[in-house]
Amino acid sequence: MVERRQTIQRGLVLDAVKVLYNHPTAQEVYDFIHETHPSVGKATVYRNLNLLVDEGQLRRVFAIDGPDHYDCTTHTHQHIECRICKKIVDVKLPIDLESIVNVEKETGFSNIDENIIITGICPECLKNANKNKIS
Amino acid sequence: MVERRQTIQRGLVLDAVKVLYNHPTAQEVYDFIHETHPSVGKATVYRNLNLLVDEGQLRRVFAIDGPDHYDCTTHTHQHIECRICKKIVDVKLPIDLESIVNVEKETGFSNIDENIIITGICPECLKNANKNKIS
DNA sequence: GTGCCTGCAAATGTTTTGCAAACCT
DNA sequence: AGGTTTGCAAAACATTTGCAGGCAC
Repeated sequence: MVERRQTIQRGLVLDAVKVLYNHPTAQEVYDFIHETHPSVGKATVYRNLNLLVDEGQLRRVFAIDGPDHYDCTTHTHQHIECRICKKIVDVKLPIDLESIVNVEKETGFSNIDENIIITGICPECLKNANKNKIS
Repeated sequence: MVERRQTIQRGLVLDAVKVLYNHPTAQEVYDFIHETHPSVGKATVYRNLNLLVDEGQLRRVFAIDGPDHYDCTTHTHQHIECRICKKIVDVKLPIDLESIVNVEKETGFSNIDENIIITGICPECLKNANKNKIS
């Protein structure tokens, strides 16, 4: 077991993800921290994000396109990402445990992660796309 | 509408993905082509992969970790990726159309892409992990 | 002949890593 | 004191782009 130390930087990173509730990227976390603590390096942000994910205090959201996002919610849920503006929104997919068991039987895979991301077009981007079509 | 030309390179890329049936990455496609056609550049491979995806002749598989993969299968299906060896395998998830409609209603998102990727540990990697534990 | 396509190299964007100094306990 | 953690810069990795020449049509 690795000994973990309490540092200012680690607390800043965790707080930033909590304040920036809407699935921030590492860059967004860095920018937020940089406003009040300009001396904190970007590598430290990345290292602490990885560390907090390992500890289970944060969840990594693998975006379909672009950088990873981070989520401070503890309960299992899924995400939908807009293919145009890359925004990520929470969604509850009706995936039941039974189907996971079936997948395990079918593929031989185990430890299946139920954190799923799907993609679509968000209402705002759809509106813009239609606007452009008319003009 | 953009005019598309038939080039040797484009054919090579499409064939490579078909021959390397198991969801090759851009690098693997490049390596395969490079064996018989060393003059083909990597940028050309990337450009043609993008082009073929746009045309609908190939499907891009966004891996959870690591580079994108490419799939020549035309029918809709899902993938499961091993979190250790990064291997990607086909899987049929019981996602019904009804749940997609519900997601559209709930989130306001449209054009939802049903190509989903989930992660787990493949049988081979699980075996290796257990072996290491005993020794 | 037009202009899309190619190959090369350089740039881009995201994340990791090497290292010496600083810090936590 | 000892090992973690930090900040910086450089490296690593995947992918895109600028450009001059080449090729499809």
